[in-house]
This record gives sequence, structure tokens and C-alpha cells, in this order.
Amino acid sequence: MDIRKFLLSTFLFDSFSEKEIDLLVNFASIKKVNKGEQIFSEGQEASAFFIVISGKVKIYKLSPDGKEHTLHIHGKGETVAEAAIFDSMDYPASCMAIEDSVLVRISREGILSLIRKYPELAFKMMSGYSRRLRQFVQKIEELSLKDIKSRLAGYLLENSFEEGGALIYNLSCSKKEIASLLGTIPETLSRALAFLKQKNLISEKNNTIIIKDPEKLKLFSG
Amino acid sequence: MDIRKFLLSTFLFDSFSEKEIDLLVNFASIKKVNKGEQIFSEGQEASAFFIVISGKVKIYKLSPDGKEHTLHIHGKGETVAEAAIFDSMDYPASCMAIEDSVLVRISREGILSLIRKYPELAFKMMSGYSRRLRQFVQKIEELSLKDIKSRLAGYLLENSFEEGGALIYNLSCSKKEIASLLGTIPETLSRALAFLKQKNLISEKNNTIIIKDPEKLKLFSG
DNA sequence: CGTTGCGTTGATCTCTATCAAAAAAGGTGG
DNA sequence: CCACCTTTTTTGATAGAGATCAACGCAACG
Repeated sequence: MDIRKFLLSTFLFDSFSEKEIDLLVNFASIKKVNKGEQIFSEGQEASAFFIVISGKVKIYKLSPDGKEHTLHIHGKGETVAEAAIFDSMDYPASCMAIEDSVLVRISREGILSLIRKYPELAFKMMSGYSRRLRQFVQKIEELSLKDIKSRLAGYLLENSFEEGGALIYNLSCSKKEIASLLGTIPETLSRALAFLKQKNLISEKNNTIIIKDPEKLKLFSG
Repeated sequence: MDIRKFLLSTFLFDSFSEKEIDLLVNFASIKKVNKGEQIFSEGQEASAFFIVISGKVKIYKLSPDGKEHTLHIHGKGETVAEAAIFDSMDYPASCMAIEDSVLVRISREGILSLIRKYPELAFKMMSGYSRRLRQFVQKIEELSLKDIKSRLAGYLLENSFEEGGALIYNLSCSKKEIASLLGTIPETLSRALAFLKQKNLISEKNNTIIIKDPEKLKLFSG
């Protein structure tokens, strides 16, 4: 795994230049952990934060009587413990791998000194957050205010590209996964697709969806 | 209200010196709004962010057909729209006062120049972002895979506090607002509350909800 | 071929939004 | 304190969207 390439694909660092990534890499390292392995513990000094390359980790707290309470589960592309890095000395909770996982570790001192030296980097990171938050706001809006057909229409428009004068969406992953992305189940997705086909807005052939009427589809997406 | 004193009490600026506050004040102004008054609207250029001095505001999205979903309710000391100003774009949602409120308005240019000068400020802002990001992730999960009763149970547990040995939640805003926050409507919220009362998990008195059985309620929240 | 997994289709059921209306809770002015 | 009005909250009945359950077609694959 190329750590540079990975960092450039994360929302925090995707607007960094090659040079800036070079600076960052000095403070970054790859950490491989097995399932069940501890990554950090509550109360330890927060010396680094992490980004998940593959696998899954959980953030949890132990109550006084030993019971465990999971706060979050973080998967691919997600950042872990960066709040602790930026505002407190110690990790406020513990972290353990729940699958064999690969992480990037970025040291606290590293990132802090980098930002002190190059405040512009902070802007880039913050605009990364900003974009990410916007995406989530949009997703929440879609989940709560739109029905499946609209969500599907919007998704197709968002993720299609032009090819030979036609708008094309490539079914690169299973419909099961797309259903999950849209917050529904395969059966319902199938029906929604059938509906759009029946309205003659799209057609499907060879794992490819052709958007026949982008204008109407857009109207449909709300 | 002394704006300096207030700024010194916020988490963003509590470590500022008198001199630094002077700088900040150049970019800051007080904004008073009445209940129901619009503070900014989705799509407007994001020219400033706010900190709530008193009262409450809500961040919400409107669907084309007029349905409303509240994303956050912000009270005293909380920052509003601070993420919107970093990628020089528009407010992704609208903001309205749900009580008579007083805010500090800090201009985009102001905070940007301040961060250039005091990169430490960026750390604080980023820790706020990462927390908000997590809230959104959780909200999305809840919206897509939990029913109202579970969401309500989770919400109560998240937002309750201990007092005299009992977990209580204070109904500081109308149930209409809470319903919107949970992605539903007052009627449905009312029924969900009735259900939890009937199961003897909670009780309500004087604008206060008492969580009688946190364990079971937790089970209920999923 | 059987088997396994995905995608589609059909029937049914559950949850929640909607519509309508009653009840409760706040004001306001007398 | 009471009558009156407004707003909020609750309750009831209904309808619609989507989840669930079950069955089937179809391709990939040992």
C-alpha cells in the first residue's frame, strides 16, 4: 500500500499538494493490527491519530464495573481519535481492531508542528471537513425527506458520466450494495429501477444504466 | 452584554489574550433575533459564522414540498455554521431562532485571518468538526436503520443527565422541534413517548422526562 | 448437473405520514 | 379569578411507502 496515494484519497488530505504530502509522510506510518488487538487505551496520552485503510476498529469505553460500551465503529477511510489530538492530552476512550486491519498512524506532534509552520494546511484540512460535512447533510436530507425513487434518481445523476453523447452509469458494484448506499434493500431498489424504466427515463444493459432523459430524471429527483 | 467577556467564555477563544480579543472584536458583532426569525438560508453565500450567546437556534433543511428536517439545535456557547465558511461556498442548510436569541456574528474574512495568525485556533475548530462529523454519521445510521421508538430512546439517553440519582431529560424546547430533530412529526413522537411510558421505561412531569429504566431503554435503542 | 448467490417479482404486513378533531396548556384582557 | 383565544399536544382513523417473507429465474462454478 502506497501511503502517499492513500493519504491523497482521504477527505482530510485530498487537497494537499505532492510537496505537502511529503511533509506529512514524515510523521505518518503504517500500522497493521490483528483482530482483537488494542490500538490505544482510555487515559493514555494521545500521541497520534489514525485513518483506517482496511478492516474495522471499535471505539469503546469500559464502565467501572467492567462492562464495555461501544461508542463507534470506524471502517475504511474514516479517521480515528483526531478530536483527541486537537483538543485534549489523553484518549477519552479505547480502541481495538474488530477485524484484521491496516491503519495510517499520524503523530500528534507531527501534525501540530506542521500546521503551526504552514497554517494553510489547516485551511485545507478544514475545507476537507467542510466538504465531508456537506455530504452528510445532503445524505441526511435525502434519507429523511425524499422517497426511494427520488433518491435513486439523484444517485444516478450524481454518479453518471457522459460517453458518446449519452449519460451512462456503470454498475460497478452489486445492487445489494447500492441498495444499502441508498438506505434501502435490494427488493425495493429493484422495484424503483423497474419504475424508472417503465417511465422510460432509463434503460439497463450489460451492467450499465443508460439515462435516457436526464431532464425528467432531474425533475424526479426533486 | 459585553462581547469581549462573552468571547472569552467560548471554547474557541477562551485562551485569547486581551490583545487578541481586540483583534477579534473587529470582525465580530452582536446580532439579536426574535423567535422565528431567519438567521441565514440554505444557498446564501456563507459570509459569517455565529456563536450563540443566549436563546436557541435550529439548523434545518426544507424539502421542495415544504417538509422540514432539523439537523441541530444549538444553545448557549455553541458555534453555528463554522464549517460552512471554509470552502467559500454557500450555507448548506438554513438557520432560524426558535427562541429570542442573541448571537455573535464573526465574519468569514475575520476568522480566516485570525487562523493565519493563530494556527492554534484551527486545532480547536477541527476538534469541533470531528465531533460534528461523528454526530452526523450516527444520525445517518439511525435514520436508515432504526424506527422512531429506538431513535427516541437513543436520543433520550444521549441527552439526559443525572440529577439526584435519577436520569432526567429536560424538555427545553417544544416537542415539535424534537420531532423534527428525530426526523418525524409531533403526532408520531407523541405516540412513541406514550409507548415508552406505557412500557414503564420513562415518565413525564413538568417539562421533564424521567428515565426510569436506563438499562431497558438502552436495549430498546438497539 | 446440483449448488450457491444475486436479482426480480408477488403477496402481505408494519410503520409512519396524513387528515381530522379533541384535549391540554398558555397567554391576555377584563 | 375567569372567560376567551391561540398554540401545543394528544388521540383516532386511514392510506401509502417500503420492509419482509417466499418463490422463481438465471448465471457462475465446482
